[in-house]
Amino acid sequence: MRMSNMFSRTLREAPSGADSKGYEYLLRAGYIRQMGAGIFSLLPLGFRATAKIEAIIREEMERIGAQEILMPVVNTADIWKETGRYYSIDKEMSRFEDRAGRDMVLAMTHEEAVTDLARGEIDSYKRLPLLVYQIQTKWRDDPRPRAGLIRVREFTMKDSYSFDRDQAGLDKVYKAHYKAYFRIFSRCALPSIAVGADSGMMGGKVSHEYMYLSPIGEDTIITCPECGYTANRQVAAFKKEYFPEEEKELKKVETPDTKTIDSLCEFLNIEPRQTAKAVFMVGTFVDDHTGEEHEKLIVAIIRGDLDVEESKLSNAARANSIRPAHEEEITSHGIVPGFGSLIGATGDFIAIVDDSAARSNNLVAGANEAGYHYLNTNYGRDYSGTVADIASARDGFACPVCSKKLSASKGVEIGNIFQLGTRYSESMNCYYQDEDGTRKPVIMGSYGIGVGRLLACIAEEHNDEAGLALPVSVAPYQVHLISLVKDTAVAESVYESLQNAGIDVLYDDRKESAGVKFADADLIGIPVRITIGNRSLKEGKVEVKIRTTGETTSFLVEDLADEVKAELAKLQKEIDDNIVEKELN
RNA sequence: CGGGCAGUAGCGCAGGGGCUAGCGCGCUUGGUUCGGGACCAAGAAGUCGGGGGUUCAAAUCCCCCUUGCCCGACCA
Repeated sequence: MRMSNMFSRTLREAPSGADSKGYEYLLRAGYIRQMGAGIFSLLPLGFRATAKIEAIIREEMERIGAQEILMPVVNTADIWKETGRYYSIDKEMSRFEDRAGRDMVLAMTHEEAVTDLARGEIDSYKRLPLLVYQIQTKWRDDPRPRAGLIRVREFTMKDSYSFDRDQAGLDKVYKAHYKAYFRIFSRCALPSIAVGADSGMMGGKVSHEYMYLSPIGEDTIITCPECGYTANRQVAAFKKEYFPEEEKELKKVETPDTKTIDSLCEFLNIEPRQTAKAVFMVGTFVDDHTGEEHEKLIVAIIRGDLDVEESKLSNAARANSIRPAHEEEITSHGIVPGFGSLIGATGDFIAIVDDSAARSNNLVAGANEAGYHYLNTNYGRDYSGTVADIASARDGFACPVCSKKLSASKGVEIGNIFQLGTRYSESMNCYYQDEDGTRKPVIMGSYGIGVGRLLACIAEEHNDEAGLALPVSVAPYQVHLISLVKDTAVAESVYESLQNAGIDVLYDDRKESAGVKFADADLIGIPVRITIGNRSLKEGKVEVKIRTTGETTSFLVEDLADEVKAELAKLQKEIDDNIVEKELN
């Protein structure tokens, strides 16, 4: 590719709003351009890099026996009504009517579509297992796109779907993905970890998220440096201390102006762990069959030294979503905010009690009367509710496995693998006849990778003050050729010979100063730079510089193609030597 | 959806009732330069996000809308 003919150009200054280095460089180097909130175009450089990533994904998917297909972006709504997700998913999924007034959706994922396909193909155990995947555009109308390509509304996703007879089959294909994903990310030179993830409202499902650890991430990952325990904070467990004591008599005391745990503790001269705080949320519950929604107050009780993890609470309450309650929604249940507890609460609500509170005794709790608290409240005796772990794990808390200190870090979710079970096969009637003649629902799994997000993370990981420094496996070109001499004959012949040698070359043939060409080469971040200049040309040589290391050597023009191939092979070998082969135990 | 900030030339920004709307970079033409974002000269380029209002006069003040960014809610 001749740069004089390239569609995009580089920007000297960062467009406003580019607040991470990776995003800034992708914009400035001309890989991507923004159209609207969370909507981007890939320019030639970005398109080529994306194609490289997709090629790696395809190789690894084929390696585990997946077959590529392509399903429609526009789905008929009826399959989404079958699973109920037409109703349970809110505005994030865009809907429209076709000219005949039929309900249509823009598929934000393809469990419905693929199950619809599968039920037409699968009738016997002899047809199983099966595994398909696609690389396709998804539209999710996220309420808050942000951070460049990290969180967008339209994006390319690799999604695969597995179909098995039994759990053992699912386990096998799940493990195959677990391993393949590590291979994919490491082949892109992106470090990643797999963490236990929020498995949704029905327990028992297994799911892992792949995280690129970085401050630009929006997820919080809890890890144990000692034993290797890792989990998304949404589900992370930790070892709690309990404080059981002999139950004492319930006693109401006056506690003026003590609406917070801090002020209460100060007034009574006690520790937060000696209190039970009440958190009020309203859950939305959707009937999967009728789509009918209703809301209900959720009262969460947790010991005062801990905080509620909302996703844990939502799961424990089996709500589709939760939000903070309004004051009237609390008071209408006989609860006084600031002095609230379950004692004396009336009406219909869901009570969830964290085990920290349930297994500690004589806690101070609100009396549901302004200015009063109870001393010595005890779960079971004074109030009841479903006991669950709804506490948020924090930095420094004890590891649930080895009790050492946990640490919290930020991460970007770059992939996700999920054991679906029979959620879709049952609701969409995707059954097979087993050896014994009985009809059984197909057991499914789904597995996703965000391709654009992957590129964004790679750009975030591989850059310096001058610009991108992409791994050879992902870079849009292998070689960036710069000519600084007036007579272009040498450059033209080098350009041609490198291409003939099968090397992807970006040739800067523009009439620009040396400084501009060097700066743009650094910005674009292609791994090998070749400079043709009078300095070395006098000796019949050209310079080869490695973008990441800055290492510079010069070679005779006639040896160049072979030498460059050797350099590229070296760079590729470094990546290949570091492919992560990790098994799921 | 709540809170905040912003929308002025391709990009980054200044101007904040008054006469011809500026600056840097980029762009065009000519010349000089030629190994780390060169220099000189002459140019081109703007519905000041949109609509309405106030005013003799609006980029500037007021109202409505819209778009983008940041924080939060949210993230199938």
